[in-house]
Amino acid sequence: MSDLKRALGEAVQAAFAALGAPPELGRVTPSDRPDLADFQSNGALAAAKRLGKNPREIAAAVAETLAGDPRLASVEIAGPGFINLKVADATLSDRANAIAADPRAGADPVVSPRRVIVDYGGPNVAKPMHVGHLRASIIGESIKRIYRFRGDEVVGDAHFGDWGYQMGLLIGAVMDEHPDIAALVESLDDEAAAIPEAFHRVALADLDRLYPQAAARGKQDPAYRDRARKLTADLQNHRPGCYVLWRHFRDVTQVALARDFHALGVDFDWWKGESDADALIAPMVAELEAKGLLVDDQGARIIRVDRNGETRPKKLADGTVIAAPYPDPLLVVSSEGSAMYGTTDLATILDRKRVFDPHHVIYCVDQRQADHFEIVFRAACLAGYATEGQLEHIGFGTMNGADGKPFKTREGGVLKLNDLIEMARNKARERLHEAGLGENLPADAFEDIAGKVAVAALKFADLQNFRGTSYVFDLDRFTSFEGKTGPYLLYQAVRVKSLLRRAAAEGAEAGLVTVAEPAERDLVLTLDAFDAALTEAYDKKAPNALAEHAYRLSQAFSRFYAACPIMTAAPETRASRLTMAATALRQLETALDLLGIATPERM
RNA sequence: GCGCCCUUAGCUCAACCGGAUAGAGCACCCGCCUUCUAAGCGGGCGGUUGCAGGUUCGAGUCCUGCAGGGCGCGCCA
Repeated sequence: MSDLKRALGEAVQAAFAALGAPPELGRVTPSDRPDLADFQSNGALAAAKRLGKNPREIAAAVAETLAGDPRLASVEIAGPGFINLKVADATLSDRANAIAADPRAGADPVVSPRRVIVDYGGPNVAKPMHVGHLRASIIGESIKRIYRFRGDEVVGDAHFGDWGYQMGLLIGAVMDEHPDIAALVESLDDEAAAIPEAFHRVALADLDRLYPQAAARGKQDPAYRDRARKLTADLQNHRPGCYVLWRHFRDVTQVALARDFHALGVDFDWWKGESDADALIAPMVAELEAKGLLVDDQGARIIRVDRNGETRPKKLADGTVIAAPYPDPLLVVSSEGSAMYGTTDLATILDRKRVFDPHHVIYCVDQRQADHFEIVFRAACLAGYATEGQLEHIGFGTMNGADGKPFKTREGGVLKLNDLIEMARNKARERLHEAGLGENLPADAFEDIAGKVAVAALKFADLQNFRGTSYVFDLDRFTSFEGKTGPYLLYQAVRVKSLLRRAAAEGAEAGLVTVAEPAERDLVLTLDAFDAALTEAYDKKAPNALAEHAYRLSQAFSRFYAACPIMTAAPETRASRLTMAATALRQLETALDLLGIATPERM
C-alpha cells in the first residue's frame, strides 16, 4: 500500500523523466498552502536550473501530462513554477477505505528488515534513577518500538551498570552493617552457590540508604575508599563471597528497576550488564595485542584512533599546549592493569556481534558522551568488531530547569525519577478530580487512568521536542493538561472510544467512506500522512516527527468531530463517519503506542 | 587552548534533500455547550529566525566571521 504523497510523486516523477529532467526532482510534498492545494511539487524550479529552461514552461508541461490523471481534481501552476495538486474526493475516499482496511493503519513496513539493537536507559545498581534517565528511557523506548513496528528484528538492551566502584562500596557497607554477612563473604567458596538466606535480609531500600553514605565516606576517607576499591577488584576477580553478594544486589535491583520502568511503559528485552562483557575482556585484550593495535602510553595500553596522524593543539593540565592526536585514543588497560569504561563498551560490541550479529546498533545516550562513542566506534572498526556506520550514537540534550540549567530539586539535589513520576501522578489525580472525571469509577480503575495520564504527559512533553536539543523541564507546564499535551491526545482517543461504544449500543454500523465535507478531507489527508511521519521518525531516529503527526491527527479529528455530527447523520453518512472515526482512533493509538504511550478506555 | 551543539513570537518548542504568506501550544482578547466527553472547537493579537557578510532566481536551512549560552577533552562511569 502506498500513500498519496508517494503515489502522486511517482506520476510527477514520470512526467519529469519524460521531459528529460532528473525524475527525483518530481518529489511531491504536502502543500504549504492548504488554501490552494493538497500537494505540491517544487521540482520545476530545480529542473529549470539544470536544463536551462523557464521553470513555468517545465511546470506547464508537467501539468499537461498530469491533467488526465483521474485521481486529481485539479493541477495548477503558481508563482515561479510551483505545481499545485488537488486530489479528487473519490481518491480520498478510496485512500480512507484502504487505511481503514489496513491492520497497519496506513504505514508500510521496511523492504529489507534488519537486526537492530537499541541500547538505552542505562540504569545502575544502587544509584537511584534520576531525571537524566527519563529522556534516555523515553526516547530509546520509542525508537525501539518504531523500528520494531517497521519490521526490523529489534532488541532493547538496558545496558545495566552493574560492575563498577559502586559495587565495592556497597559490599563493604553491607559487611560493616551485618557481621554475619561479612563472615559469609569471607567463607563462601563457590561463586555459583545459591544466595544464602542471610543475604536476603538486605533489601533494595537498604542499598538505596547505604550507597549515598558509602559514596560520601569514600570521598573523605582514603582508607575506606581503598577498601572499596579492593572489594571492587575482588568482585571483578570473582572472589566467591563478593560475587554471590553482588548477584543478590543485582537481582533485587533489577526486579525493582524493571517494575519502575514497566510503570513508565518501558520494557527491555535484555538486561545485559557491564558484568556480562567482563569475561570477554581478557581474551579481547590479548587479541588486540596480537593484532598490534595496543600501544604503550604512560604505562597504559591504548588504541590510537586518529586517522592519518591528524593532530590538534591540546592544552595540558599544567598549561602547556602540545600537538596531540585527534581524536583522543581509547584507553583499554589502565596503568594499574584494569579495564576502563571504553574497554567494557568495546567488549560489549564484541559480545553483541557474537550473540546477535546486528546490522545496526543504536546507542541512545546523553549527547555529552558523543566524543567517547566516536572513539569507541573507531576502535571497534579498527579491531574488526564493527564496520563503518554500523554503530550509531543517538545523542539527546539535557532536561533543564526554568533557569536554563540542568534540572535540580528545590534543595539543589538530583530529582529521583520515582519522585518525579509520583509528582506527575498527583497532578493527574488532581486534574481528573477538578474536571469531575472518573469519579464514579472504582479506585483501581481511577488509578490506572491517573497513571496513564501522568505517563502520557511526561512522555509527550519530551517527545514533541527534537531529541538533540535540550529543553526546559517546567513542572507546571509538564503537568498542564491543555493544548499540545499528552492528555489532550488521550482525551481525543477516549472521545472516539466513547462514541464507538455508543454506536455499538445503538446498533449503528460502520460502512464505506465517502469524503464530502472539508473537515473530512482534512482528516483523510492527515491519515494519509502517517507513513511519511513514521518514515521520517525512523530515518532520523526522531520520534518528534511521529509525535507531531499524532498531534495533528488529534486536531484533525477534533475539528471533524466538531463539524460533522455522526450519530444524528443520515445512515450512509453515519456509516462513513463511523469508519473515519474508528480509523482515526486506530492510527492515533498506533502512533501513541509507538511513542510508548498507552490509551485508557475512558477518562 | 581545541572540538561539538545551541540562539526562531512575551514563554516553551516545530519547520519534510534551500521554495509561496516561518508554524503550533501556553499567555492575552472575542465567540461557541437544550446535539455524539467544552481537558474541546472557531476567530484575533503576537516575528528584521542573535549580529554582519557571502552563495543562489530564492536562505531559519548552505558558507565565512563575530557575539551570547551549553557540553566535552585517557587512568570515574
